[in-house]
Amino acid sequence: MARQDLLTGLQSTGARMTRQRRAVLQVLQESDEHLDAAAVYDQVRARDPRISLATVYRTLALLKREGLVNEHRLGQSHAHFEAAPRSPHYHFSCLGCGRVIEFDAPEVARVVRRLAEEQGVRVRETHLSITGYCAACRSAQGLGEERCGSANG
Amino acid sequence: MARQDLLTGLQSTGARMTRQRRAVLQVLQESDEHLDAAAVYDQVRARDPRISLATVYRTLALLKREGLVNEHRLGQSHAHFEAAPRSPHYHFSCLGCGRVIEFDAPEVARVVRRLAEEQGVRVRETHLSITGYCAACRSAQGLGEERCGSANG
DNA sequence: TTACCTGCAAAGGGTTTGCACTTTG
DNA sequence: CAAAGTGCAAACCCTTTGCAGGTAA
Repeated sequence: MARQDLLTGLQSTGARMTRQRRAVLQVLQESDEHLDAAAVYDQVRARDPRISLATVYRTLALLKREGLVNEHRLGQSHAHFEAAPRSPHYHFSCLGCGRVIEFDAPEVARVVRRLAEEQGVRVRETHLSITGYCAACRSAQGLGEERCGSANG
Repeated sequence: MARQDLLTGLQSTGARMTRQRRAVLQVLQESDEHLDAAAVYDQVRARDPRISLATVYRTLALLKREGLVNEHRLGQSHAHFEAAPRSPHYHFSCLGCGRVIEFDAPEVARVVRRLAEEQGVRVRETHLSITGYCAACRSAQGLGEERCGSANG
């Protein structure tokens, strides 16, 4: 899925371009996955150990503030990040293996529009997060019946 | 919105009914809001101080495991809980005042069904969480332009 | 040069857990 | 009575912050 160019994006905000920030940007840009702060930290240090976890957090907060990355809570207690996609998309995450499937769903935009009209709210962000078991985990573990059809936003 | 009867629900799981658990169930049942663990703790203690925060967490975890309450991450760092509604619904939460608006949106069930078919996944939970500013906060603060139309699931 | 950025280590908030004691069934 | 549940306090994880030193522009 096409994502923003983070380097250009950050430069245009007037923030200084440091070695550490460049490294974080590269890792996020080149990754197709949803990385948590520790994963970003590890991947940056694999190339160049001269960065601290605090700087990773500070950089992620900066990028989020500037709208260049999105933060997700994929059912876990800690946050995951990804370079902001150009077009909206949503997430399914597998409770078995942790795999994340991204998908688009134009219906959601319609729901949001209706909400904005009926309630007079201004929408900033929309997260549709579905959890369950992916096809591989279902066949591997032969899962029995779960509470299906339950939905809660 | 109609919710499950927690007391009956928990009894049917075989869990023991203690004074503390009964109090937590009552608080959740009688509340229309989305309570966090601290709020449940406070409300229970207002009636009877003989409960610890640890027990509140343990009870909430139990109820969640049994599908009697749902846990939400409404954009904040900590979790909120509510007695599981009989019918699915979703949340808008205001970044200004914290107000939560519940709403239903049948389109979402369609999205979920399509995802299940196309990807072969089994769905356990669906969260649609929209953040922004409610009508009251918009008029009170006369907010300028934000990044609108951005959607990320 | 100087405002901004970093590393370190400590603090912070929310949540979980080990253990000895209490209570339910 | 045995198994399950509780309180306390310490531990835990993820994240943020104060401060002294470093660095981009």
